[in-house]
Amino acid sequence: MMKNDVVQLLEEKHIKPSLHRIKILEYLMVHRNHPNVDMIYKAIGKEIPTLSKTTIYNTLKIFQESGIVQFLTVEENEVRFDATMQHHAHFRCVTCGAVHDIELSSKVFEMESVDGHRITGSQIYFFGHCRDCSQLRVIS
Amino acid sequence: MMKNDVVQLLEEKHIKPSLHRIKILEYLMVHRNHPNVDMIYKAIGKEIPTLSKTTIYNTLKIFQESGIVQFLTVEENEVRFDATMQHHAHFRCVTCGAVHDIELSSKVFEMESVDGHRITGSQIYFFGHCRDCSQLRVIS
DNA sequence: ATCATTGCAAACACTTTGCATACGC
DNA sequence: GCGTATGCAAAGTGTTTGCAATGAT
Repeated sequence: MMKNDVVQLLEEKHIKPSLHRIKILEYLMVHRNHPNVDMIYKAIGKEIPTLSKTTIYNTLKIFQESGIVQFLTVEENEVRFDATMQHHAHFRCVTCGAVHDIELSSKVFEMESVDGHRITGSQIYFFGHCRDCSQLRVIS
Repeated sequence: MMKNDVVQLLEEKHIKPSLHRIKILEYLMVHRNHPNVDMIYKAIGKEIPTLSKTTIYNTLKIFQESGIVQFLTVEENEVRFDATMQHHAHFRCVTCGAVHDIELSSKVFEMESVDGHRITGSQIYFFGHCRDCSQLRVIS
């Protein structure tokens, strides 16, 4: 993921590519770790000392409204962010807290309505023990 | 749903059936509206004026640990509760905020592992405009 | 000069915690 | 009386808001 790709994506969506916006989107595109606001803040704050969380919140909201990122409510107490918009599920490890993308060919994603309700979006969340945490458990 | 059913369920799970616990579980069983804490508080508070939200939080946590209710993170800013433990999906109307149960025969619910991660639970969430809100939109 | 972006601090909302009180057996 | 259940108030935490300061053209 080159910086130019990020800039181009922002321009396509008619979002002025300011330094902050580029860095935030770049972080999401490169890491793909479904961060919360604090993770982004800690990571980018090193490069941009004056960065505020308010800007991160504002920026992510703009990104969501433009369809560049989606909000994940896979945690009870905080929102996480995902710059991958293609249909996929998410797995959250209840031990280490990591969130992984899950490629899943499910008809759920293709449903346009259910019980008379018009569907505009969907999320599939899995919970459990991730590969690494399961192995640790076996060893110990 | 009779009061006796609620008491019996609590006793099965070795939870002392206090008045508060009975009322809270009864509310969940009868209404099945996936309430948040405030909805429960406002509803039951009429009958039990001294009820505190702390008790509701405590009680729901006990219920969850005993497998009587599940927590839904279908909202960005609050937790909702569901006393139906059978596999099903949820639909949240982004217009009116209502959350509906969706009966869904999906293989997603039967998966025990994915990408090497051990699955212990899953949630399927749909978002969109519910039947009522869609109709209103058509009329206006 | 003007308009959008950013940042600080306060406000907000939901939830948790500590500890004192009340209740049930 | 003793142990649990409950409740109040305060603290904690993630997020939003108001408004001033900064930055870009």
